[in-house]
Amino acid sequence: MPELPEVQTILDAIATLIIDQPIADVIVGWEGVIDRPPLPVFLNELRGRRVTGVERRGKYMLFRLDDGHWLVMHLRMTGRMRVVAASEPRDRHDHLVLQLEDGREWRFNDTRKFGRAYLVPDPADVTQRLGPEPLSDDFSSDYLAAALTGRKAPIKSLLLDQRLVAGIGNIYADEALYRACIHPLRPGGSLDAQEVAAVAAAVKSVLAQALTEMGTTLRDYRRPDGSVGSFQNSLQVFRRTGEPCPTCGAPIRRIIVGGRSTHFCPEEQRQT
DNA sequence: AAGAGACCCTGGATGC
DNA sequence: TGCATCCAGGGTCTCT
Repeated sequence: MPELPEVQTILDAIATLIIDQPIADVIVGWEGVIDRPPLPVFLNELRGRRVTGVERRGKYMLFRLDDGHWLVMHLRMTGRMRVVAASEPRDRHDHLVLQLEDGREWRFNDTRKFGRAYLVPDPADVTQRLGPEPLSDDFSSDYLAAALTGRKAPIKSLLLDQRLVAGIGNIYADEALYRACIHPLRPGGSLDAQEVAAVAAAVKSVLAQALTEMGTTLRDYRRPDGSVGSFQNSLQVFRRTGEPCPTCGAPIRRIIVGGRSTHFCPEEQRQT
């Protein structure tokens, strides 16, 4: 569920709550949440450590530990993070609980069990294959043009390919293509230089705005303090099927692209 | 190699 | 009300 703006917002909020707090103990409610290393090693290596810094790469959260290793986490669709008093009752979907020395608990909750935790010497062990950060200068019109050359897959699907660019999910792919006036089914390689530039700029603008609005809350996403984001109020096409396009009034259409729900304006985003 | 589809899960919304 | 079906903001794997 969370995309780049949501992950960054959660990370910013959680950082101040956990940095430099020793992890007294670790409780795993569902073993599948640990991707690597094997559970006993994971527990042994994490106990007694403390987080010294946080970073984000695509939709991955990176927690640097005081022994130089990294706790890497991905929230996937329904993952949530909170830091609460240990006395607060646990939820059945609290799969990973890090008990902090001061009596609080850092809890990872995930209804659909897609989220994962990794404990690795180098975060690149997990994030190696990710493409550039969309808000960095590495994600330029030139980069995108080269990456799209010869590609026949729909531009929508390519924006969701984390190897091409890291951090975009279904919401912001649809919103960016709307801003760029590009039909989601256009083959990536069919975009001319001007259209590629429009897509790159739209990706950056929609993500930057969503960051300032602390993300989009449709259902599951919450900031660690329980509050919601506000970008859902700025959505122009996503989940607005049948509603009028903000620009021309034509009804927003919903189609399936690459197995994902896709929303666009048939007038502003022409197929040809 | 690129692209399409299956799969991993649970629960809320919708339809009959 | 009860039950079935569909749907979900992600990523990885397999097959072609």
